[in-house]
Amino acid sequence: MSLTIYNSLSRKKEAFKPITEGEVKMYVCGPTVYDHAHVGHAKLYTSMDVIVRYLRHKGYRVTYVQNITDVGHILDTGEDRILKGARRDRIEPMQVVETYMRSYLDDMDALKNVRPDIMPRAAAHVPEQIEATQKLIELGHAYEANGSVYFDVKSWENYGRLSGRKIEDQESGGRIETRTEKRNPEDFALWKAAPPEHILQWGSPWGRGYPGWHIECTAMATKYLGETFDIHGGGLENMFPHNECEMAQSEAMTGKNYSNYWVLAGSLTIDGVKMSKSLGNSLRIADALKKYPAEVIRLFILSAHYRGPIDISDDAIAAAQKGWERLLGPYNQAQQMRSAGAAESDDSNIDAIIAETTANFTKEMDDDFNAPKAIAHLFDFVHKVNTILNGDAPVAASTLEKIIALYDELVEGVLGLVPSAAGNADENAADRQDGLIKLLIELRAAARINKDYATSDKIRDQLKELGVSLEDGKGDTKYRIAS
RNA sequence: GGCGACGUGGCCGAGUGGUUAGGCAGAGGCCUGCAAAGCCUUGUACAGCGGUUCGAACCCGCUCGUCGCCUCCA
Repeated sequence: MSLTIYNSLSRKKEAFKPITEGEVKMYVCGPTVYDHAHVGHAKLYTSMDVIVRYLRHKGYRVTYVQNITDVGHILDTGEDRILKGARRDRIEPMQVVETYMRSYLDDMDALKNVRPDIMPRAAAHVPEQIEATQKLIELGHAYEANGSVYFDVKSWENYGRLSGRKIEDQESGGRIETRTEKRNPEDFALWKAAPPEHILQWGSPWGRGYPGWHIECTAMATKYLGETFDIHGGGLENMFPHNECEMAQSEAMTGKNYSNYWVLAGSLTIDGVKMSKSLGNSLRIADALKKYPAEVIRLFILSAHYRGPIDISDDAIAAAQKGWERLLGPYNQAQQMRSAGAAESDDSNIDAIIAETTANFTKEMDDDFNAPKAIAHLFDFVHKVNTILNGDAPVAASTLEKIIALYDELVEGVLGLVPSAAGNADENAADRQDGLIKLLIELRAAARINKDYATSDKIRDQLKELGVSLEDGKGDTKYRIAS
């Protein structure tokens, strides 16, 4: 099986060939930590998470680097975002960074996104950024002006290659601020001179100042992954100017390709419109998680291709939740049948079903990580397994184990869609709960035999109110805990 | 104005030349004490107009529309 990836740089699907056989070096632009993360972040980082999980599933040794931007991302007012957050919250800049970085990590953990291997922080890599800036000056791709340093876009003919923009096109728009100290309006800052009152500042060969936004990714990616690495991930909306500038300065600095593959994810809208601070319609991840389990949000995100846009609405998520419950049905059922003891003989064709599902899943994921199509094959699997589990024939323990193994490997291992037992409660509590529910099921069964339907329905209705649904199958009754 | 993505059945959303996407919702049936879950059956969609082709949702052109970026946001 060979993996194909759509490369935003070539605008084509390409066979994936890592620099070193069996290894993948991957960098993803991380958040600027000056506010809580919203569901747009969830879309991007969950998409990247599944890519990393799948690469590892295929056996690649992945080094996953995602930065934390804690300095240098400047608002158009010239104000640093971190400082803006500090003023708003009336706390120190580094408190802003710590607060929102922890909040971001909490959100990502709750969404079950695996932690990157390295999460370098921009403010901790100022010397590296100064060094990169210096090198660009030496090579004639950057110049100093009044204590600031700018990248000279006209010195690098490949500028615009990633986003497909030409410098001339931008000039006609006339919307770029013309700074007299810049040689070209499109030149971007590698280093900014800081006025004395600016809280975040460092010493440099050009005086006190702070790094520009784009240079951090160049400095940190090349430090931890090398001058050329395999995959650069991020959001499509950051292709220009950020990724464009990042690539230009990196390749100008090293004379080598920066990232071999650019994997950029589509944006998220909410009720048809873009989420933005100014519209006040942003939905925090933490708030979304109060309404829906992490797995439902993941399935919702993964039900559209990562490169495409996605619109979040209550209806769409509710549909995802129903789909998720169906997806998990056989898993829950198999777990209960396993604990109840199972038949020995096995005349099901489970091996063929598993093999077919795995092959189809892999084929789709190999085709530019087509999770929605891979999930469609999982629903086919659900259908076939439901027929086995709910049929008249006894189901062998080995069959149950194979079903559960497929869920563990693909549904959870690659997609992260299986909830941990009993909502992370400790095992004793989960066992106790399981025993209590089964006791009630037994009492209800006895009542039903006696045609005491008042009692049996009372048990079922009250359990339902507690979030436990009873489902009568052939011979036995299973339960399902609402999420 | 420039760059880019896109417009699929009631809804969400795959699919890039000829063969079932899938999910949600809906309808009929089986099962059930009744439900639920599950199973069976059921949906002649591809923005519009031209063109290429034996054949197009898929290729080309034009038109209309939506969204993103160019300016703070992943």
